[in-house]
Amino acid sequence: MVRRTKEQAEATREQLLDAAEALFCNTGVASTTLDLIARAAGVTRGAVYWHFKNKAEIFEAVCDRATSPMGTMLDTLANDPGDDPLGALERQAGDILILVATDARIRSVLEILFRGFDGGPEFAEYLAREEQNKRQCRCQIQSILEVAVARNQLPPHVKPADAAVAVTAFVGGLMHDWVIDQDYDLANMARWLTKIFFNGLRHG
Amino acid sequence: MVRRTKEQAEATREQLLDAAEALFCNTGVASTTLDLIARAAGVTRGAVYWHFKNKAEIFEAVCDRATSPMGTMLDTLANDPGDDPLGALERQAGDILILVATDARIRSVLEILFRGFDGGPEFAEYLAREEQNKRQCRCQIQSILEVAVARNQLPPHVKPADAAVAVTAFVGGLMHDWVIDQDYDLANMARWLTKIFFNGLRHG
DNA sequence: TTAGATACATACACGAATGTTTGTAAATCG
DNA sequence: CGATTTACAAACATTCGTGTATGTATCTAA
Repeated sequence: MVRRTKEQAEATREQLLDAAEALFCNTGVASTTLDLIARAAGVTRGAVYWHFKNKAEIFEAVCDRATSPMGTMLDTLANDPGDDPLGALERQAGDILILVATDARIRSVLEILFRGFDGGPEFAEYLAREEQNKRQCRCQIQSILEVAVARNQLPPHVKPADAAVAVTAFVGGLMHDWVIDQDYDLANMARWLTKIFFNGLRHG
Repeated sequence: MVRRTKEQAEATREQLLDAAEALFCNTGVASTTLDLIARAAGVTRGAVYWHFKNKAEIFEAVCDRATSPMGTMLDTLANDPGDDPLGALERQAGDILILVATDARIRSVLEILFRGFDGGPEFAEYLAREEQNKRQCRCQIQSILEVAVARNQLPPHVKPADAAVAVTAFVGGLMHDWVIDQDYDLANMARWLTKIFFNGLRHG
């Protein structure tokens, strides 16, 4: 109840984020009041307003904590497709599925994002960035597929743009379905799932 | 202002649902107040509370109006897989994609559902039914795939349960991605997309 | 050592949306 | 043709969360 040292302050900040993450995931974002977050973290709303501007800022911090590590994965592949772009893409698709199925924090945050919510214009801005992000992923996948076509890894009549739509839908759909209702072992199925899908692409 | 005839009352009910559908889709469910719905329909909140118990009941009515026609499609196929179950499933997957891409009302409602929201426990009940619905879809698809394996339309090592996961993820992912950010012609791509995916299944 | 900044707790003010109650004119029924 | 119900409008009360203002005990730096 009194002034804490810097490390203690940072600890309460993390506790607030942990509490918010759990509450957002279980109770929903809109139904999670700042007072609930504060109580769950063992502090009061005063602490919340000290560390964050409002609920939207907490939300962004919670999401960034999990999504930022995922962001860079595709970038590196798009920059250097290597000599087996299609195989590398298949492998990375499986890697991401396994990562989602393994990392608890990513799973929680994805569940929050997938279940969705709507908290007025504050959050709309963040969600717009998320959509922009997803579009960029499709573009990167498309560019990788263009290299794959050029190397005859795909039949020439396959349009990379269309195939990119299919890839993102499949991987995104798997992530979504499993996060919302995980009653199967995604981590162990990941390699097989990506294999049959990419085989379909190869045989056009 | 005044007492309306029964048909007029039913008309205002439909207008309320139309207004709610549009507002839910554009502004979001949580941000849409009952007063907004009433004004958009040219009435007051009095009319809203006359026709519906609360916002959750409006939401269910809006959703049911669009999703109920979709529900029966899979049922009939699961009951009678025919002599080409895999082909029929592929065709129906394409049909659903085309339906989603063509019907404006379905698109709106799916956009509401996909963007998500959270309106407390009132809505949780409906969403739980939705999830249960989706699980049942997977089961039906799985049963169709079992018939397909029995008829040697799929390699014997393909596990129907796993393949059902893939099918629902792919179709659901396509619907989701296009509804959220439709900048490609899903109706025209539907047949090709389902073809390459099911070819992948066939070649295991 | 002390002056100020820090990290909160506490209390208050405010709007906004909901649910409810009451009013009312016209439609429907006997 | 009268009584009653219907289909709303309008006003009210209440809750609930947010934002902010203020208090305060400690930490920190000079």
